[in-house]
Amino acid sequence: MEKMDRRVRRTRAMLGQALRELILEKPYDAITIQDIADQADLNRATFYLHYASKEELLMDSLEAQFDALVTQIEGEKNGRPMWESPVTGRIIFEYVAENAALFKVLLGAQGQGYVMYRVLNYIAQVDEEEIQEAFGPNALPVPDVILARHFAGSLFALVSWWLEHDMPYSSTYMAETVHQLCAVGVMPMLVGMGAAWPVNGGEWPTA
Amino acid sequence: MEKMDRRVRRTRAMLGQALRELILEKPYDAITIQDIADQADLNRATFYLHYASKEELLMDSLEAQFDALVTQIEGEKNGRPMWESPVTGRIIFEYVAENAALFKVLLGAQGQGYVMYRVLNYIAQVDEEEIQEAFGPNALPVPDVILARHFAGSLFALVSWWLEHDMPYSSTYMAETVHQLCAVGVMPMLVGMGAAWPVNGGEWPTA
Amino acid sequence: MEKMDRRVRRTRAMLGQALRELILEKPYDAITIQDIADQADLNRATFYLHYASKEELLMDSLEAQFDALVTQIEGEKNGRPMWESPVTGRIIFEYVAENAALFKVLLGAQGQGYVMYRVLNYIAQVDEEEIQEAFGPNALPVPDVILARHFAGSLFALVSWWLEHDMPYSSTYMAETVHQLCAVGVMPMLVGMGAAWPVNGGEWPTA
Amino acid sequence: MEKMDRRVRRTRAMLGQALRELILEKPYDAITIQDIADQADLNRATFYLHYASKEELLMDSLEAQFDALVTQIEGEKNGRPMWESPVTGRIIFEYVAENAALFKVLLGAQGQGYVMYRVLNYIAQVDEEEIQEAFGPNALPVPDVILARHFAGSLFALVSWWLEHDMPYSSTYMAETVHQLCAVGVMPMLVGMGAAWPVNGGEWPTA
DNA sequence: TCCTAAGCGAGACGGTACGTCTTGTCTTCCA
DNA sequence: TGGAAGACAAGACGTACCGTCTCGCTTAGGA
Repeated sequence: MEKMDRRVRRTRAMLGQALRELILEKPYDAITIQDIADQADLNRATFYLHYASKEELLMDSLEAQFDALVTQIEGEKNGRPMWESPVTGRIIFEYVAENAALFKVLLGAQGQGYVMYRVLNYIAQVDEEEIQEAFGPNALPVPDVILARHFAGSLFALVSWWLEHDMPYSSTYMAETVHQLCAVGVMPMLVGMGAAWPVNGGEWPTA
Repeated sequence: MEKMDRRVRRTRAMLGQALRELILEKPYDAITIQDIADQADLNRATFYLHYASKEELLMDSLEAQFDALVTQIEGEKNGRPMWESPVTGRIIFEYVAENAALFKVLLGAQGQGYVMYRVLNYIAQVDEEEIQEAFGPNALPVPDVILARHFAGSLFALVSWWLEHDMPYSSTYMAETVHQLCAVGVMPMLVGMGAAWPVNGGEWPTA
Repeated sequence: MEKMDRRVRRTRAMLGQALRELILEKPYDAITIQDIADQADLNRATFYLHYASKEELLMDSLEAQFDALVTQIEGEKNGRPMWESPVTGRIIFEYVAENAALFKVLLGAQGQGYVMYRVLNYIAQVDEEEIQEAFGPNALPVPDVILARHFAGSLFALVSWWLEHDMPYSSTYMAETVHQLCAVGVMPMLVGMGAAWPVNGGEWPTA
Repeated sequence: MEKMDRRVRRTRAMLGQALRELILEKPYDAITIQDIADQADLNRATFYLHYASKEELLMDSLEAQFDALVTQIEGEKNGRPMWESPVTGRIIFEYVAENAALFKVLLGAQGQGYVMYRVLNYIAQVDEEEIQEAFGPNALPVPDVILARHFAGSLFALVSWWLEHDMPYSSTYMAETVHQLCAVGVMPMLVGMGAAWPVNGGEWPTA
């Protein structure tokens, strides 16, 4: 945790704040560094003292929030893996709902590829770690990575659809549904089979 | 189908070809209209006679390929819905493999948001139509849109992961796996329940 | 003499004109490329299509005028060397007077070093050629370069003084005076001595 | 003569020293305040505590040297006016030679206009005073200012030429030559004529 | 077969954003 | 109290790309 000048922290916060405000106002690609500086009441050159690009600022600004979210989830789920209860999903959908306007832009029709990519990856990573903690590495008939990616893909797709359609269902309902589709029916099947997989007689191909 | 000058068709083909080649050479965002024109041995102004932007060209160029893919799938699956056999998935993974370098860029770490968005949407759309043809509209305990989106999300996530890791498994294996995770275990559960859904006593919430 | 697009010539002319106007309005160093572009009703980027710097534009713009001046002098002096008549000087002083405001800035207190340098060099060069045409190379007791430089220095100093003090004497008087100081009394002395020079017994030192 | 803190004097000396060193290393215009501060191992802000600009520092730094030079000349020439002996010129050329690298930059191709201007003016001023001390004000057939300016221009032009060509002749030779060209032949002519001047019958025009 | 409209090359230009560079001011803290 | 350290405003710089335009050449397809 690097020590920073109070002014520096304040300046960066203002830049992040400014970017978030602008994202809600106009297409992301149409936002210039000058716009951000103006919105933050700072000089354009000052932006470059802190960030090399819009992207860097956005990521820096999003990271803190994600960290907080993960911490919250860790606290609430009490050690139970996510496939046993929809609570993790619920917290995520609620968090998304709170920042709906922002994420709708970032993940939607004019979303940014690298944001989508990193969000998807991030979810998959967390899922994979949870799977391995529960069963040990590759103890299931599907490679952990693939299973995690399957979970993440489903969650990502449902979240983005939900946002794009202005959250037509409750967070709770969405969480229950994704839980049903990903966990109920699938996990028992996998766990029951052990590390066997019917398609090729229990061996994982490597190419 | 508009009639076009032979020259015009040829010019557009050269532009599409040029863009595809450049995508394999350098980051998509770093490709300029001038680059495309140079690569296609055309004048920059000529580009604007045909397209308003890189994106338009890219979409125009991708559409033909997607159309051909859909046609092929329709032909091979013989009317059987995709959740009864992994053949649809296999064709898709094979198609992706053939254009691996291109899609790796478009869907990967430095991918383009609008491409990802449209691909995901496209898959979900096709899936939804197929579900409705098989069961009628919203005859299952999960809204068709959501189920379709779940399928699409999983497929998308696995495809992009597969590309990003240079296709460590065979197309067949990937298809079997996504089939197992999305269909086997899930579809019987849904079909068996009729249009009922345990979480809220069989009624769909609307907000 | 390179052939140029009519538009290009027009654009350059407008830039030159703009710079001249601005020089009369504000300190040369305070003139920005943007100022010039604005004054010429052109885009700043357009400036860079033609010149790399203010300096380049200024020189390009001055050269034409100097060429015209030299041509005029050649015509009027009828082959007689400048030390036999003050006509050359008169034409120069008259020309300077016509562009007094401009040259006052360029050669005066806030003048530009490289302009002064080139003007001084230019005069010396012309003088040297004239000396050599009249007497042959180094036929006088002073090296041609030095004599030419002496003439040029005197002329330059008197012109800049004259401008700085808002031309207190007539062009004719100034020309007569510089002729008297440089030619009358000095040239006969040099020519009479042949290639001998008292200070070191007639030999030129080389270091 | 203002009293100054020892530290302040030291700081200024270091700044002057730094600028002199840098002038020998890179084009004058390319030297930034930051460069000077770095070279002097001082903070940039400190520069502004003492000078408002590079120019001010340069002038402050040069002035001391010029003062010393004038003092030396006064001492050596023993009251004899410069047109009676080349000693003044010799001292100047020797002084220039000692600081050749510096003056070559300041007075040469990429020299600074305001330096040239002030040097030229300074010489002319000294010359004019000397003329007036010897003959009384405007006792010669040429205005004192003009005669002084003629001397100064010649000296300046020869010095700058000499530097630019890496001092191909000795200081002594240069001094003798400039003396010959400016004084011998010219001064007797002027003094002999009294305050009369052939071009306009002895009256000085005023415009 | 001509001729005429279209496609295209060439390149000037306006416009906009970029990232960098200096400059000058300020504040905070240290010796 | 002079100076170090460094954040910041201000604004010019030179570059890059975009989209539009004009001016010609050429070339194919209808007269």
